[in-house]
Amino acid sequence: GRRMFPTFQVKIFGMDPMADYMLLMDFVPVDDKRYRQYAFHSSSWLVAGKADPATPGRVHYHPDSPAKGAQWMKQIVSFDKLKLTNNLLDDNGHIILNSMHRYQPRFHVVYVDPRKDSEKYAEENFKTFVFEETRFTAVTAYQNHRITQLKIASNPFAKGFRDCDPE
Amino acid sequence: GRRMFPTFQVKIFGMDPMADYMLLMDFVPVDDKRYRQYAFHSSSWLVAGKADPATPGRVHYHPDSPAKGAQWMKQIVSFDKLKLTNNLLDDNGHIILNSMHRYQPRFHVVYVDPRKDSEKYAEENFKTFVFEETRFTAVTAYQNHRITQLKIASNPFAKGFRDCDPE
DNA sequence: CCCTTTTCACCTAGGTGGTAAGAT
DNA sequence: ATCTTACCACCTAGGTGAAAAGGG
Repeated sequence: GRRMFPTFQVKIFGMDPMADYMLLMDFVPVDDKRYRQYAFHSSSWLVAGKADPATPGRVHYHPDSPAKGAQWMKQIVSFDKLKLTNNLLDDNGHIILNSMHRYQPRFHVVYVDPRKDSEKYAEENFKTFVFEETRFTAVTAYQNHRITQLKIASNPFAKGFRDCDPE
Repeated sequence: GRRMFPTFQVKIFGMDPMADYMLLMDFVPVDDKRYRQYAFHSSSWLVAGKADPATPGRVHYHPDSPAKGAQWMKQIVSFDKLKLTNNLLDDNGHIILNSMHRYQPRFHVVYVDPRKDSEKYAEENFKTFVFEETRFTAVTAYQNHRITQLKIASNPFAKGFRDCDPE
């Protein structure tokens, strides 16, 4: 699996500081299409046909879960342990995506209800946040040289590919 | 600061799986002595006089604290983030020890009492475990070549100093 | 003389895009 | 032709004892 870059990060407000919460992410298809190579001149992807069959859809729990609201709110929460793969047989618990398909990351907050019959309240103890600006197309090889350059310029682990510029 | 090696590790039983606990360690002097170089021929340390004044005595919380009993019990708990220093002015939160003095590591379990007046019960919510076999003399340079060889042989980070033997 | 500090080569552990070979 | 896989050099980040230099 590979990490996402940039990493999905959130700043959280309004939790009960003393209550426990689970934080998690999943990914849902944006449409029912499969794409072909990115056309640089028109700044758009070509449609290749209908989407491949979707996998069951895994979920990634933030590894600090569960934790108190106070803990989650006191600094930016970063999902940098989340990894993506296109391997349908993956057994590392990574998020499985189809390459050349578009996805919408989703962020979920689950209140850990201390009541014994907490399952009954599952619906109200659950809140989902979607940031459309985080949509992306999954790929095995970059289709756009400017994306490559952006990542080389900003991901510290790709420093070896930088031509110049310390900043 | 430097890590301890070997790392202090515990396997825990008998917690309430649903309750929160804090795990922590501290270090207490074993005696009131300062030592001089280790005498290899007699397999013992020479006494150099009275101990230097002790520092206030810091505490190291296991970074996963607080966590549920179930979490702590499901695998060995390893204090591999704990670091020792002889710098009295240390501001990294490391454990401050006097070099050439003997110490006894202590392991503490604190039950996080959900009651409002939990301070009242501090005494009973607290349990300390001492393993005498973990006593050691703090040093800035190894005094015994066999200790050096033992660490080179067993610490993966010292692999560069091994002469031979994969195992 | 005995101990401490600083720096260093050499590791572990793991995240990058490039590249060549493989698959369809 | 287009996409995928496997491997690689090159990074980040940080844990080793050796060795040289420093201090009392």
